[in-house]
Parts: sequence; structure tokens; C-alpha cells
Amino acid sequence: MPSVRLPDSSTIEVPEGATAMDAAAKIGSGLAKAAVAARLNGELVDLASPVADGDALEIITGSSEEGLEVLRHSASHVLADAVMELYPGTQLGIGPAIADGFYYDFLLPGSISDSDLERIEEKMREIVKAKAPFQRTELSREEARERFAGQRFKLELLGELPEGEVASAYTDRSFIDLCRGPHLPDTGGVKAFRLLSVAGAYWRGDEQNPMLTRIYGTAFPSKKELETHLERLKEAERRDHRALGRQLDLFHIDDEVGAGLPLWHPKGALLRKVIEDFWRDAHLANGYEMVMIPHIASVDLWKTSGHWDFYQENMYSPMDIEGQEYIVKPMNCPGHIKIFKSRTRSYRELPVRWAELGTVYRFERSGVLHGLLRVRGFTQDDAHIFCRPDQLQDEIKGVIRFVLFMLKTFGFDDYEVYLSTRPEKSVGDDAHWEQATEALRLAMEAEGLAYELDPGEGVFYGPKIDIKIRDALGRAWQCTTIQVDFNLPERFDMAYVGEDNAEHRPIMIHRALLGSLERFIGCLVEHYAGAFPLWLAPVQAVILPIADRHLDYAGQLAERLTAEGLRVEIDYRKESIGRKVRDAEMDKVPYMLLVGDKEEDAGSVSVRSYAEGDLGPRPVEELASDMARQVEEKR
RNA sequence: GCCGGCGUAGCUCAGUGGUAGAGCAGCUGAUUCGUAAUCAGCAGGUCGGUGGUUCAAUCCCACUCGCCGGCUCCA
Repeated sequence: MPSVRLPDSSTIEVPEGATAMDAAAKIGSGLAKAAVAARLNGELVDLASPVADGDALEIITGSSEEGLEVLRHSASHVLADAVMELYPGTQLGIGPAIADGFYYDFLLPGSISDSDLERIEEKMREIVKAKAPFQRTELSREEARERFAGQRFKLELLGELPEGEVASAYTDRSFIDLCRGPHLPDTGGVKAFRLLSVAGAYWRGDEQNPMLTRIYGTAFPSKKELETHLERLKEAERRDHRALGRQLDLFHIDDEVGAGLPLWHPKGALLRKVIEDFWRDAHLANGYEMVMIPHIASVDLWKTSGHWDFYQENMYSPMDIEGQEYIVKPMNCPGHIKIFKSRTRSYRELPVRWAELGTVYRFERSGVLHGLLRVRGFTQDDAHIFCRPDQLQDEIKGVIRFVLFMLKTFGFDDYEVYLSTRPEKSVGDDAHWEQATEALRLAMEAEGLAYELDPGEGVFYGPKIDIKIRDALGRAWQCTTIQVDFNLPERFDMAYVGEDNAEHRPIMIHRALLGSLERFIGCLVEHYAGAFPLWLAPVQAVILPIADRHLDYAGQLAERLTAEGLRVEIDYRKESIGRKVRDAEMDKVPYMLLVGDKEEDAGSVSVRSYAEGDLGPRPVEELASDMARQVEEKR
């Protein structure tokens, strides 16, 4: 009898001609039930695959990452099966599993909307109930072309399949799809699924290609896990910075002002001030100096910098000022370069690190605007470091250390790091690009920062390190960027006088740590779900007098806390204490301070914390110093 | 920009081919209260904008602006 090896290096014997499923059943009926696929000698295969003597076998269940993928991929086939039946004449695109579910792209004869999803789900449930087996067939090119005649996208994919690779198709009921697999044994395994949305998507993500209709859905091994996931999506909605921005009165975006141009309300502006103050202090402490530049500049500057040629699609049209053309700045770098060039620089003064909260304006296509996360006018926490070649590594390392400190202070410890290389539209010679990319790579490795490669995603003048933070819905937003640039110094003919009394070209590092205040605050709001830690909260404590006769004492308390540098408000309204507490809770104020007869007599205050609820009475002095310490520690 | 959806009071949302409602917020008055909504009254909308169809449009159509989910693109 053939025997197969299991992951725990034990072996089991199976009958001649047994499949992976048979082996799973032999291990245990529970496992057989949960099994979705198998890994046979390292390769992911269907459970129907035969096993041979000496094979290494691992049973994949829906609870593993790979198992989920198989389940969702099968769900996408069920979706396509349903759509093909409901909308004859549909052209199939592709239908992969993705992070939280799956999608399938179709070119439909007509159009569908969200309201059609129910009908499609209904049909899918029918197909699931039918427990139609997923059947794998391997086809010759010719057979495949025949089977997919009329399916233009499938034929396109087929044509691109490498010669050596076998063309396989999976069928369930009368539905057939070109597919590598593996799949569940039958459609019955797709028990817990939900279609979520319909969206447009270009075939192969290219604007030149036709736009297909993409249907998104998700699937889980059990109904319970599906419910949990749907709950999570709802929770994410509650964290949405656009809703919280309104609720907490932080900002709004006004039609008449313009799309993508946020207006900061007092509380939002205060939050910004706190962040900006911290940012300035941190920069001064880290060897940076502050600079400031104007918001518009002559078109000549942008021609010299290369923006006019390489960045024009993101820039606003020139405005005429006495016959001269000016442009609203999309970046701050040329301004900082001009400051460098305002006099002769010695090698002794390098590196210079010049920082500015620089507001820039960029044209963004209307469809991409998104709350604070994607706007047309924003303030970058920008800085440019001009250094000698021998200083480059240390400077990049310093920036990496600095940014990790900043992100940590704001409570972000979950982020993704990318190294973006030369894009198609770019300036400069290959040697410099190579050198710059290498410098970034080495610095990250020296700092022990794990990263992924993002080929072709650099800026036109240089490669970059990007750090992305996720929003409530799990979408990653680029915040931090660190860019090495040999090109702008050359375009502007920058120089410093070296030890040898000759002129040398400085290297430039562009970097934004938070990215832009707008995007960063958008992420921050979602990160904390609007309940900011004490040091960031626009209103840190609200004093709630029980009755009007306690207003004097409330005033004294406010004065005492304000003297400590704390941001305090008094709720003067003639409302019940329950009401005042509720409203403060809704505003997510970190501390609610109740004062009544008892407190006034004892010189104390009853503390209710947003995070912990009723904390009981405390002496005023103790509270004041405790709060001040928390702020000091950025908690 | 593209695909699909949406736009009614400050907010959340009902509603109809015969020019509109609720709750909350707001204002006024009463209540002075102990940890998530005291009670009552009042006020508030050229139904996103423009044009068209119609005796009549918030509702139907076209265009436009904005928003939402994606795609493409980005801090």
C-alpha cells in the first residue's frame, strides 16, 4: 500500500489509487469535512488529485490563508456561473481571490447595479445547493481555443500562456472557466458568502482597455466568520474620518469652495496646531532649520526644475501677472533649492536640513478625491537635506530613525514599507538612479527595516522609500516618503565649495514624514476612531457643573487646569448632568470633570474618563499634575 | 477622467406628476438636576444647479456640479 508523508513527518498508508481527499478522510472525518484543497509535494492541488507512494501531503482547510483563497476563488466561479446564466452573452474577465474576498470582472451585454446583486446571490445559492462538482480538465491549445470561442478575454489570456504551461479549465454545471485551480470538490463548499458591491474596472487595469463590470464579494468557511467580517465592515464605517470629521466638528469640504479643498474648523485647526507644534519641536531637536517660501512661482522656475515637462498633468494652469506666467506650487523643493543657492556654500556647513510645513496644490482627477485622504490642496511636512556624497547614508538612516519615532508617537505601529524604483517618465542618468536606489536600500537594511519593492513607482527625479498606513477600511495610504535626488541639484546647477577649493554637487534628500497633514490627520482620526489620546484631543477635559451654583467653582477649576497648559471647556448649559455627560461622551472628550456640592466642599473633582468611565473623586492638584504628565508623555 | 450609484432642513433619513415631512441639532420658556438624552413651544427647505417635456416637475428627460464605491493615478 502506498504511504504518504504528512507535515508532522508521520506517514499514513492509503489504498492504491487513493486521492488527497481519501487521505484526508483516513486522517479524520473532521479534517475531510474542513478540507478545501491539498498540497502535494509542495504544489497546491485539488482534493481529487491522486496520491502516490512517498508523496508529501498536506491537507489545506478553509481556516488557513491558502484555504481561504481556494474557497474564495471557487466562490468567484460560482458568481461567474450565476452571471453567465442570468446575463447570456456575457464576456468573462478574471475572477481572483483578494485580501478580504474575491471579485469577478465581466463585460455584460447591459449594465447592472447594486440592486441586481440580490438576484445574483439568489442564483448563486441555487448553484451552491446543487453541490455541482468542480471538474478539472487539461486542454490542448486547440481544444481550449474551441471551448472558449467567443470569449475574447479568455482567448487573450490563453494566447499569453507560456508554451510549456498546461492549459487547464474548471467546470461546474455547464459553466467552464480557464483556470489554474485548485478548487473545492464541489460548489456546496461555498456556504457563507455575500456579494458586496459592483464597480467598474479596466481590463487588465489599463485605461486604454474596455471597462468591465467588477462584482466584489466575500466568502468564509462558516456563516459565523462571515457575520464577524460584515460586522467589522460596519465598524470601519463608524471610524470613517469623513463622518467623524463632521461629528467632531474638525473640518468640512464645501462645494462652493471646491472639491478636494478642506476647510479646518476651530477644533480641527487646534488638532493641527498640536501636531504642527510637536513636529516643529521635533525637527528643531533633530538638527533641522525652518524655512518658508511663497505659494506661487514664475513658470521659469518649474521649467528649470523639470516639473513643467514631467509633472505638468498634476499642476494647475499658469496665471498671468503683468505678462509673466506664474504657477501655484505643486512641490516645495525648488524654493528650498533657491535658498541654498542664495549664497556660496561650504562643505563645512553640510548637511543642511531645511524643513517647512509647505502647502502645495496638485490637480487630481475628480474621481480620486476622498475626504482628507486625497485632496487637491494640502500641507506637506516637507524637508530637504542637502549633503555631501559621504554623508548620504547617515542622513538617510537618520531620516528613517526620525520617521519611526514620529509614527510611534502617533500610535502607528502597523505600516508597510516600499522601495520605489525609476519610473518611465523620468530625468537623469542610470548611474545616478542606481546609486540613489542603492543608498536607500542600504540604509533600510542598516536600520533593519523590512520592505517590499515597488518597481517603476519612483518620482521623476529619483527613487523613494514610501511608508503606507492603512485606513479603517484597510486601504493603504502613502504617508511617509524619502527620496534621494541627484537630478534637481544638477538642473539647478547647485554647488558647494569642497575642501579642495573646487565646486562639488550636493545630493538632495526630499522627505515628508507624516506625508501631508490632511492625509495624516485623516488616517489618525480613523486610527483612534475619533477618540484622541489626551495630548492630541482638541478639548482635553470638559467641566460639568451639577447646578448653576457650582459655576464659580467650575471656573476656578478651569483656571487651574488652563494654567497647566490644558485645553478645558465648561458646559454652562442648563441641562441635566446626564445630558452633559452624554454630550461629552459623544464628543469623545478624554476627561469629564463633575463638580457639585461634595467636590466644592472637599476641593476635589469627580473624574469620568472617556476610556475608563467613572473614576470617582480626586483632589484637583493631583488631577492637574496627572493630566499634565500624560500630555508631557504624549499619551 | 472612466464604470455604477446617490444628491430632500445644520445632521440622519421618510415621501409624492398637483410646489414637502420625522428624529436629532438650533432658538424661546420652564426645570437646578450626581455619571450616555428633563419637559413644552417655536423656527427652519427656490427638494444640488441649469435647461427641457407637461396645464402642472422635488418626482420624467438632458446637461452640469458635488458626493459614495471601485478602476487608473498619487502625499
